[in-house]
Amino acid sequence: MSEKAVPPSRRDQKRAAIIAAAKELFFKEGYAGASMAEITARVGGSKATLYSHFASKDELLLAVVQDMIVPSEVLMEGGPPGEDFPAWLEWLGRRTVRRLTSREFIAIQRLATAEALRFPEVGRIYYEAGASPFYDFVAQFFAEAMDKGVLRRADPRMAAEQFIEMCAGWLMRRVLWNIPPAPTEADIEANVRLAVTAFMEGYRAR
Amino acid sequence: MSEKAVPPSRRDQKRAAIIAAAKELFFKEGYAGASMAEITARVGGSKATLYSHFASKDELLLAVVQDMIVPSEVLMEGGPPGEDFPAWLEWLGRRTVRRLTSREFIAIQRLATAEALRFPEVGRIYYEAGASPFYDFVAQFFAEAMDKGVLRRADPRMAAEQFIEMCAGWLMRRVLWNIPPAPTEADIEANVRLAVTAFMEGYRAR
DNA sequence: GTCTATAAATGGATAGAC
DNA sequence: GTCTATCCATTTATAGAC
Repeated sequence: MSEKAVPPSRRDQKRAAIIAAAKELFFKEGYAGASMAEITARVGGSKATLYSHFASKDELLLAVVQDMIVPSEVLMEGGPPGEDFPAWLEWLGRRTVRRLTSREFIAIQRLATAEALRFPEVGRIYYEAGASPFYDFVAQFFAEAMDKGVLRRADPRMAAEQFIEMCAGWLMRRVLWNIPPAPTEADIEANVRLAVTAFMEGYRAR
Repeated sequence: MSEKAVPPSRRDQKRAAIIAAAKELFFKEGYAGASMAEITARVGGSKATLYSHFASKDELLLAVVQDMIVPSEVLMEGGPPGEDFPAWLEWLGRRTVRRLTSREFIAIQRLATAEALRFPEVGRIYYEAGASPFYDFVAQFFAEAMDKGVLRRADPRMAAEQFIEMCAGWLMRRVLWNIPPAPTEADIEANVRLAVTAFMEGYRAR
């Protein structure tokens, strides 16, 4: 019964609570704007306790970023590409754009972008463990479609990048720069449809 | 002789020098990391003088951002689309990717992204005066190509966004996140070529 | 391990002499 | 308009009691 797995010690719970509070405050105020005092106030307890879990504010940031990495399998669950490849592309596009323009992902992009120079670890860890593997994951399905003759042969990873950038790029940049209005479902739908059309024409098997 | 134009008063020169020093330091340290004291030290003079030009650090940031906006005509000069539209697309793609991954543009993206929540003016001004007009400018040429039957009819602005995102999106993100190695000329060339191929296939007139 | 209190430093902004 | 000197708030991080 006493497995090694899942022993959520009180210390682990505290650590998780700190990360959650820090995440929320980093989202709202940015890294520089969030103070350790405020994080402590939100999570309860004292600053000394907080520092017993994380040696510095930078280490806390790193923990927050790692905590935000979502496995590609989770991001893609429920949608294996079926027979109708363009329909699957639309599903993938909608899902990815929603993710890339979500509060969560916008926030992590802000952190990674703003702190990348001062603290390269932040950008690197999210790139290597989060973003890049996701593109590889998507690229696998593109490669299969090429094998089946649904798409013409090409570099599947580059094709994945092109497709996702077409779907999300500009919408995402507007959210990042905080340009109202926020993209609506209709905006997302229109963007994805255009991207699917252009992509399928551009990559149709000859 | 005493025209109203071009009287670079001593005050204007000082102002320009302050902006230049602030720009350099914002590039290197980010907004939060750059102190007014350090900016003063670089430009010479005293903090009081600096504050006589800019009422606050935020106003200085705004001036820096405005100073970095480059008119679309300048960005595009020397390259009107000739008869060979795909060749022009390649020229446009190379030029735009170089610009979007340049130290200058990466820095302004960092500033706009990092400070957008706290200080929405920063993102908005660059969007409205810099980025969005550039896309409109490019879209004009796409519209002409559609009129001539070189491209199929579609929303030219959306097509411009798609093309540029395909060319630059992922490369730019890597630079933003400070992921080495920096993109080489060969990387840019490869990315642009693939984008042109995919775009021309996707938008060729039927 | 956790709390209170505080150290130590830094940063934005200003007062007042010239 | 410009300089020197400094104020005052804030922040990260720690010392020491319990």
